Amino acid sequence: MTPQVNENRTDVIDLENKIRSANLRPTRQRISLAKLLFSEGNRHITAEKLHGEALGKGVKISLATIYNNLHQFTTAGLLREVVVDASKSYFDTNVEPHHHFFHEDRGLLEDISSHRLTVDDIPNLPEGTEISSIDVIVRLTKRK
Amino acid sequence: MTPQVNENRTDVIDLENKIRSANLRPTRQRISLAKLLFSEGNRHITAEKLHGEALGKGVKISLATIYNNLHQFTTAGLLREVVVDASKSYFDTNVEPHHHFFHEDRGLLEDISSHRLTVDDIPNLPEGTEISSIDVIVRLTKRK
DNA sequence: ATAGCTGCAAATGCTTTGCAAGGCC
DNA sequence: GGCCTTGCAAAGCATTTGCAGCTAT
Repeated sequence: MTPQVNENRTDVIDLENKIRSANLRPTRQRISLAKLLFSEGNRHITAEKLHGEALGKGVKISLATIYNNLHQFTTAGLLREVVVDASKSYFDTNVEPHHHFFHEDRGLLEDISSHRLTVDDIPNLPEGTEISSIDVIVRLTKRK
Repeated sequence: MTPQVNENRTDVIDLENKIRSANLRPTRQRISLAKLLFSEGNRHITAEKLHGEALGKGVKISLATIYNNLHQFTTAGLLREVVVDASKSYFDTNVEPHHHFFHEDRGLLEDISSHRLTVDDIPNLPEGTEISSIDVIVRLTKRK
């Protein structure tokens, strides 16, 4: 019979490989963050909240390290930064092209798969430029 | 012949009325800001830049007052805040529905008239919510 | 061994706030 | 006169940075 241990082991090894693929060393802190970020479907999270979650699970890690790693993951293409709020940064574990609902009252992001919302009739671009990305944010409030 | 003075005078009176319509007193500082913001077509500007322009024209005004007034104008519907950059706020003098090009390298915003770009196939909204606004940002970089 | 990482605390940059003095109605 | 505004400086927040000590390879 296969020991349980192996299944957990495999997950961690996947995460380590993911981290290695970004040319980063799989440190204790990075593995913990990767576990929080990539273990359970798409997430949209702020540095502060991630720090809280880590501490809550008994992972010792400083906020500075959270920031450093969120940016390193983003640069490596493992995360995408979403600008929706002037006062804080959100990081999205879904790096495929897609758009967002933003629940303004709760400060919460939700994916809109890109084939469910399309942008049409994009006008001619200004001379000498090309598109880096297109961000669509559908801002939501509670229905009155 | 109509003296030149009257034409300038009229402009200032329009601005004063605009300020009054927002239930704000037309102070020296507000009139100066309104002149900078609303005299020459649509603008997209940060608090810092507006402060610089004011000082450059010899208008004595503090940065705190700039921020206060940008927010008061925004609340009154004279301006719209555009979130494109995590680190600073842009204010847009065009309050009609429309979208934006954002020149990432220059930190510059440009309007896309809304009939030149449309968003289609918006999926069903989450239960109990309604759309507050839809922001489309086409991020541009220099063409290589 | 050594290049890369982490944690802390200090520094930064933008924005907000408290409060006394000044200005509009 | 009374309330709204302003300016200054201080405070606030999210984020970044410098650097000494630690860690993965």
